[in-house]
Amino acid sequence: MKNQEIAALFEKIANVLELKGENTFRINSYHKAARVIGDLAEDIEILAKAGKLTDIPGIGEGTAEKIIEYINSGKMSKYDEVMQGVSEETVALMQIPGLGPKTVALLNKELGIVNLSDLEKALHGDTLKGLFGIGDKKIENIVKGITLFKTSQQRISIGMAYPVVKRIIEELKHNPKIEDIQAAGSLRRMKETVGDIDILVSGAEGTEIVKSFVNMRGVTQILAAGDTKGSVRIEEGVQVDLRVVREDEFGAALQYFTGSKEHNVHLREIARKKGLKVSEYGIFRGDKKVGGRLEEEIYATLGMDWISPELRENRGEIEAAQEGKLPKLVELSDIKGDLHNHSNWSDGIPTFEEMAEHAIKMGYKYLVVSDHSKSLHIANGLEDDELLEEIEAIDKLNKKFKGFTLLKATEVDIKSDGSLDFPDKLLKKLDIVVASIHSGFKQGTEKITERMIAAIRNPQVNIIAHPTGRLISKREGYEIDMDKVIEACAETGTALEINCFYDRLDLNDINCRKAKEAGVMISISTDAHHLDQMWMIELGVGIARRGWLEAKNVINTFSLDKLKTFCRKKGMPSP
DNA sequence: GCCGTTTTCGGCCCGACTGTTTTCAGTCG
Repeated sequence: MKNQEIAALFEKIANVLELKGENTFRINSYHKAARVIGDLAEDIEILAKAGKLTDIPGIGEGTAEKIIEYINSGKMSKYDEVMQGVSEETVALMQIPGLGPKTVALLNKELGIVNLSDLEKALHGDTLKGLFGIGDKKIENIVKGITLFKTSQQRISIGMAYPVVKRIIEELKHNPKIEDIQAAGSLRRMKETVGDIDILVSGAEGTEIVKSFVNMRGVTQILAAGDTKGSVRIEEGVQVDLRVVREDEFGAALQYFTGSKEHNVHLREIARKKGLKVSEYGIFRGDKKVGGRLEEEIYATLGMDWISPELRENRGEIEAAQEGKLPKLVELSDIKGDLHNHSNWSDGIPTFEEMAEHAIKMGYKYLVVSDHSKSLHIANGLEDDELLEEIEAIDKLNKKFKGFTLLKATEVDIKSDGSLDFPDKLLKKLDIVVASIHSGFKQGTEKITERMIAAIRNPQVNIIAHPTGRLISKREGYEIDMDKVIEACAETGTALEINCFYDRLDLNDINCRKAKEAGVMISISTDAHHLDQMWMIELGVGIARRGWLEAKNVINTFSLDKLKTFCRKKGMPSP
C-alpha cells in the first residue's frame, strides 16, 4: 500500500507551501488530502485503478491526477516543483512544537538557518535574540520544543492507551471537585492508534482540578498547568491532556474534543447553512445558546440522531443520522463468549479450569479453547493424538458446569499450499474450527489469496482468524485480496475474525464494514494466551462498532445453540 | 485545491493560549 507514502508527500507539499506563505485555503486542502489518505484503510492504488479517487471527500481532480502520476511513475511533479530551493530538513523544522511556518521562514531568511543543527548552533550562540517577534520566552520555548521533538513518540496502540485512561479516570474520580469525567479524542472513537490522550472533566474549581491532575502518580513531566487545561507526560511515554469545562458546556466540549476533525468540520458546515454555530461551548443561534449540556442537544439541534463516537469519521454517518438510518451498533453486553483462546496445552498460560472460571466471571455463556496445530512448533502446536486427548479432557470438564460450556476447537494452520494442518476427520470432532496463516507471509497476492480461499472452502472451517496478518506499526499484512476473501466467505458461510489483540485488531474497521455489506458474519475474539488478555474483547467491540456492525452480524452474540447451528450448517450439503 | 439545498465562482470551522506587542500574529488542537 502506498497510502502512507502519498499522504506524507501531500503533507510535505502543504508544509512547504506554508513556509512559502501561499494561500491558506490551498494549503489546507493539501493537509486535508494528506489526512484522508493517511486514514484510508483501502489501498489507494486499487481506488485509483477503479477511478474512484475523487469519491474520497477532499480529493478533487487536481489531487487525483497527482496521485495517479505518482502511482504510475513514482514521481510527483508538484512535489518536485514546490521543493525547488527548499530543503527537506528546513521543512522538518516545522515539526518542532512551537515552531510554525512563519518562525521557520523568519529564521531562514534572517539567519540562514536550514536545519536543526543550524538552529541549535544559533541558540547556543544566542543569535536569535533581537529578531522581530522573538523574545526570551519564545527562545525558551524553542529549546523546550526541541527536547520534546527529540523524545517525541509515534502514535501508540489503543491497547496501551486504553488501560492507562481507565486508571487515570479511576484515580481522578476520587476528587470531589470533579462532577463529570470522560475520555475524548481518538481513544473515545476507539481508533486503533492514538496520538495523545484527552480527558475532559466538568467542575467549578479548574485550578484545583488541574493541580490534582498534574500531581497524580505516574506523571514524569508537567508540560502545562493552567486554569482550564493541564498537560503531562506519563511513565508510559504518552502525553495526557486534561481540560476542565463548566457543567453546562460538557456535552459541547465532549463533542468537540472527541472529533474527528473531519466529522466536526462537516457538522459545522451544516450548522452554518442552518444559521447555527457550533463551538466547544455550545450550539448557538445568533448570540442565543440553544444547547451544550448534552452531546445529544448538538446533534438534535442540527436535525439528526446522536452519533456514536466510533462512527464519527465522516464516512457517511452524518447523512445516515439525518435520515434516521444509523445502525444499532453491537455492544459489549451482547457478547456471549470468546471464540479464540489458547490454554497451557499449546502456548497459553492458563488451564481449562482457569479459563472457564474467568469466562464465567465475565458473564460469558461459552468459551472456545483453540490451541495451535502441530506445524506451529514454536507455539507448541498439538499433534493429532494430543488434540484427541484435549477433546476428551474438555468433555470431562464440561460435566462440571451449569449454563456454561467450553467449546472444543483448534486454531489450525493453513499450510503454504492451502491445505490444513489437521485431517478433516479430526476436525469433524470439534465444535468450531478456527483457521489462520502463520507462515509464508511473503507469498504474492494471487498465491496467498488462493491459499486462504482454499481453507475457506473447506467445509470444516468456521472462522478465519487475523485475516490480514498485520501487526500494528510492526508488520504490514500479507498482500491478500480481501475483496475476494470476503466474497468466498459470503458464498460459503465462513466467518471472519476481528482479532482483539491490541497489536493486531485485524480485521480493521473498513474491512469489517465491507464484510458486513457482503453479508459475511464476524467473530470478535481475543486470541488470549493469558487471562489478563481477555479484557481486550472491549477493543474488538470498538473496532466492530467502527465497522458499523450490529449484534446480528456477530456470531459470538448468538446463543450456544444458534452458534452451533451456524457452525454445523457450513459442513452440510446444500438442500 | 475543493466544493455545491445561495453550484462553476467565491467561499472555505472555531476558538484558546502565548508571547509579543499596544491591538495582534503565530501556533495549536
